[in-house]
Amino acid sequence: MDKLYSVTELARDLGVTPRTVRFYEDQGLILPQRAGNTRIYTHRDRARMILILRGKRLGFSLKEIKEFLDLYVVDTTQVEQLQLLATKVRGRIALLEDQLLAVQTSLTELRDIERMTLDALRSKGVNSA
Amino acid sequence: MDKLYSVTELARDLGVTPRTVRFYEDQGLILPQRAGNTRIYTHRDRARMILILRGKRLGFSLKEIKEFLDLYVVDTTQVEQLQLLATKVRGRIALLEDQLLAVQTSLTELRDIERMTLDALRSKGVNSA
DNA sequence: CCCCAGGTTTCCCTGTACGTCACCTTGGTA
DNA sequence: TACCAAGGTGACGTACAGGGAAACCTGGGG
Repeated sequence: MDKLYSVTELARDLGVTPRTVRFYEDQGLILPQRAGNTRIYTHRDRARMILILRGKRLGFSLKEIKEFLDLYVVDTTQVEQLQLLATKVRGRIALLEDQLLAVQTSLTELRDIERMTLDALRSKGVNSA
Repeated sequence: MDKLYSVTELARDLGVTPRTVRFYEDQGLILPQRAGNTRIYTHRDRARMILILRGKRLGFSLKEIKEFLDLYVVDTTQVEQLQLLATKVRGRIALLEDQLLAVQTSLTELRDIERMTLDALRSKGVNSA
């Protein structure tokens, strides 16, 4: 336990590139210790990275993730943080629900187009595979 | 019939900005006549614009749309064009089906998080609106 | 002594679809 | 004739999430 990681190790461990990890630092999302110039990551940093990646996977922007993680540090009771999280999550849910509808609409329209296209091809004597 | 449009008219008619229409020209998607320097759009150009916007709405990139419209001009039998369309449409359908799943997964995960968040807040004596 | 692996910084590049700005022309109107 | 609105061009900015490459440093091994 208390394993320490280099950028490369941490990155490989999490399935991202070192460039990405450094980029997140640039954006203020993580602040590893240094040994001289070399970045040193603890298991806490690793956990933080995992949170970041989870946020990304769920569609949050790096800015939103930062905003959220920043609160985590400041807000010891975590009430404010949880409230922000709840709000953001609800927003995201609403957005995804819209997106779901949009995708379904597009799918319908595309399937219509596909059918018409194949009909047109058949009427020209071309049979589709 | 045979109404002619200025950029501004056409743009307003289609719910985009003149900038957008000119941009599409830059990208080789439309090539209106000119009276001197002034762009003049016919109802054919308008129809073409509508096709472009429809493509966009369905998630195709301008490059794909161009590729497709270019074939329309060259390919008089339209067989090749229809085949390209069918392929592209199928690709888009596949992509959207994946996306649908991804969105549904995210939604599930987000609803879990929302529930957990609200529980946590309640356990801290905070009641949500 | 030299070289390599792996670390560092800094800066520019990518794609997408326009928005914005500055500046120039032109046609019509008062 | 003075002027404005609407047209034009060209260049640069925007957002997002990094990728890529140059140029440097550093420690360890042979």
